[in-house]
Amino acid sequence: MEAVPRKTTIREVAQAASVGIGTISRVLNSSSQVSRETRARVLEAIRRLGFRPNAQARRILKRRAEMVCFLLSNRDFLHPFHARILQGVESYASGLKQHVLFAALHYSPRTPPDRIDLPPVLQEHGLIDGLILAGTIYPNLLRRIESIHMPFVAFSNNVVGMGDEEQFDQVGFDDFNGTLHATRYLIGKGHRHIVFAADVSYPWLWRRFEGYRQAMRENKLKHVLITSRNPQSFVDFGQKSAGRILSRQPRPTAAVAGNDEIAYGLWRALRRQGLKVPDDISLVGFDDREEAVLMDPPLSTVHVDKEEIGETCMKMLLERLHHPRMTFSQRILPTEFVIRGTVRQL
Amino acid sequence: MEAVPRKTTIREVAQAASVGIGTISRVLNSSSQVSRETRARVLEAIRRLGFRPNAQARRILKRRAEMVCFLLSNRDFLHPFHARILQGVESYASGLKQHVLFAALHYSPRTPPDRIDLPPVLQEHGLIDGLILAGTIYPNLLRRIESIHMPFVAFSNNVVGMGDEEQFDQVGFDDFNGTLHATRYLIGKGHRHIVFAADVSYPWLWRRFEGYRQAMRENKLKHVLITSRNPQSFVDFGQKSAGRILSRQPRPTAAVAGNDEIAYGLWRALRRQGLKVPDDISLVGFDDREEAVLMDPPLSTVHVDKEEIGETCMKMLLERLHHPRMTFSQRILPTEFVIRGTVRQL
DNA sequence: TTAGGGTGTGGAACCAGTTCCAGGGTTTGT
DNA sequence: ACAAACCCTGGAACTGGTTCCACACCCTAA
Repeated sequence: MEAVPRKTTIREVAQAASVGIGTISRVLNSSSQVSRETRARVLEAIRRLGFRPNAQARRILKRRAEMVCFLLSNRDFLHPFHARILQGVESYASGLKQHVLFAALHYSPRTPPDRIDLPPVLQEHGLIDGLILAGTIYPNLLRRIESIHMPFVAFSNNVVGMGDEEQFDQVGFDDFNGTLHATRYLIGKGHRHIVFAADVSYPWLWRRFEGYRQAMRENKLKHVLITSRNPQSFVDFGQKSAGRILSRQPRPTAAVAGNDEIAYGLWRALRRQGLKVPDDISLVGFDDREEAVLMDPPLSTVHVDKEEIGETCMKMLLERLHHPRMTFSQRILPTEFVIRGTVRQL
Repeated sequence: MEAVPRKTTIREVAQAASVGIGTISRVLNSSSQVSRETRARVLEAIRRLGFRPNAQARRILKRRAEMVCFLLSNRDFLHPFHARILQGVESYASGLKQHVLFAALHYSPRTPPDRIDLPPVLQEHGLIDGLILAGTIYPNLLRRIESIHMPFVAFSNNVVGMGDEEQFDQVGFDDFNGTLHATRYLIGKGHRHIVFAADVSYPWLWRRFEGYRQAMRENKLKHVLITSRNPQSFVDFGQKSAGRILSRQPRPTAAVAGNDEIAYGLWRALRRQGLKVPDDISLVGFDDREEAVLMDPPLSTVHVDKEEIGETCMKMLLERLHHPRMTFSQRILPTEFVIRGTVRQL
């Protein structure tokens, strides 16, 4: 009854259709060099025998795995942010009949490159054609990947400690202009005392700080950076920043948070102290995570199209695979400030 | 496509080490039938030539892809819940040198099985050994998967419309006992008027409702089901339920939400109406999403170990691959009520 | 001395596809 | 009428590993 169907091969199909094996291959690869009747006969035989070509065998000859790996490094778990990038990679890839492998990696920035233990996917050869690097990326990981000659594209916003001379394909989004526009918006709404809250030792938060500072400078306003000591997390950072913001004289009328989590922490701590957003203080975030719309009022923040990042990474990787000697490129995707409910007109 | 540089093969390594190809293979597979000196010479040659065996070629012979696919169906995006399951699958798999492919699928429950368009991974043969099904699973998808004779394990909490006679490997968690314990906890805290808010047309929410009802019955308390009309989302469902809860006489002192999103919606709507959780009304959720701890006060909810689900799915799939004729099994993982700050002692 | 067992090694055959070349048939050009 | 060009087709050779069998060699026992 439940007999497992014997795996049919092209030789069996060839016999069933009374043609040669080469013809089967030609039909499968839809090369036009097959007459209409022969093609029909072959397709009929394929259907009758339930034949599905073995992907592995083809890949040996083609020297292409038609598969890439999405490698998430140094993340305790797959946050929605990276999950959406992965989704972008997958949806673009599957449209081109490319497959996406998911792997995670944990490493220290101080491990020498040749001592970094790569995940199993990268230890074998021919399993994947290329790599999309996401998560925090330090130079030693890059060196390690280069040492196995694996083409890759990096999601570059979380790249840390890289000199300008570094050359590799990268896709990122525009930290600087994101906060620049957000801050200009606040200024346009009449705000003058605006603080920026984030740990700027992270390069991406530093770039956001720079955007904020630029907007302040343009308007001859004083920039103020708020940090906090020993935060447990970004949310905690935000919570701890609240007190420091409120103790300033004159009291700031608005805060730009380095990301949505800091904004959330701030919002929560402010609310606990009986202050209302945006009535008492306006607030903007960065990243536009899922929770931003859920906050009450919903958070005005800088929107980043995560799917587009994934898609662009995949697109760039495929280009690299087609043209291995092409010069490296860097793409910065635009961000967009979305107005919701946390900024008030002064 | 540009020509890919030819990589070293075992034949070249064999020549370099002055041994036969069989010996190289034996060294690679660490079979003990190789003398110490020969092994050393081979390893040296491998190192010198930078040889990495071609995974594809081995797979043809082994008839194993050492790869499984995590298929997410009918989800607009990869939510943290499923992201963590995926992570569980990956971390367990990579320890066993198995690889995990990510793919997404959208289909209608009413499409006939043979008309469901499977993702590219499943159209080829030999690419993956098995499948882990997550997302909403209707019978027609199961039929479709069975038709291509692909071993699979389903994450069964979101299985819909399946008769009891259905036989397949599944892993799920305990909806019933989750709400049972949560409700008993509320009762233990002195609550008597407890409502349950959810759309129970979803089988999993129905099971949670049953757990709640059981606890109420045990204590001779009346169960009350709160639903709402045309919700846009679970959060919206929760928001719309708030009014219905408050209009009841006597006013309920506690609410069990079908999941954390409903709980969040409820919490927000209650707060807007000037009611405090847990002072005015106690609240418990289900799932223990990331946001639960972030709510203010943090949400008491039923914790589900998502990584464990993923791990168990992978484990079960590997068992199935090793023993294809084994009878189907079903594993229900325990849930745990976690006490945070949304329940008050009456 | 010979038989027997165990260990180590080489390489042909194999897996399931693709590629390519030779050859047959038909059409077109002169 | 004959050659050249073209289309279609069959199948050997190939890809890069694994498997397995034959065989050489060494050691021990009868």
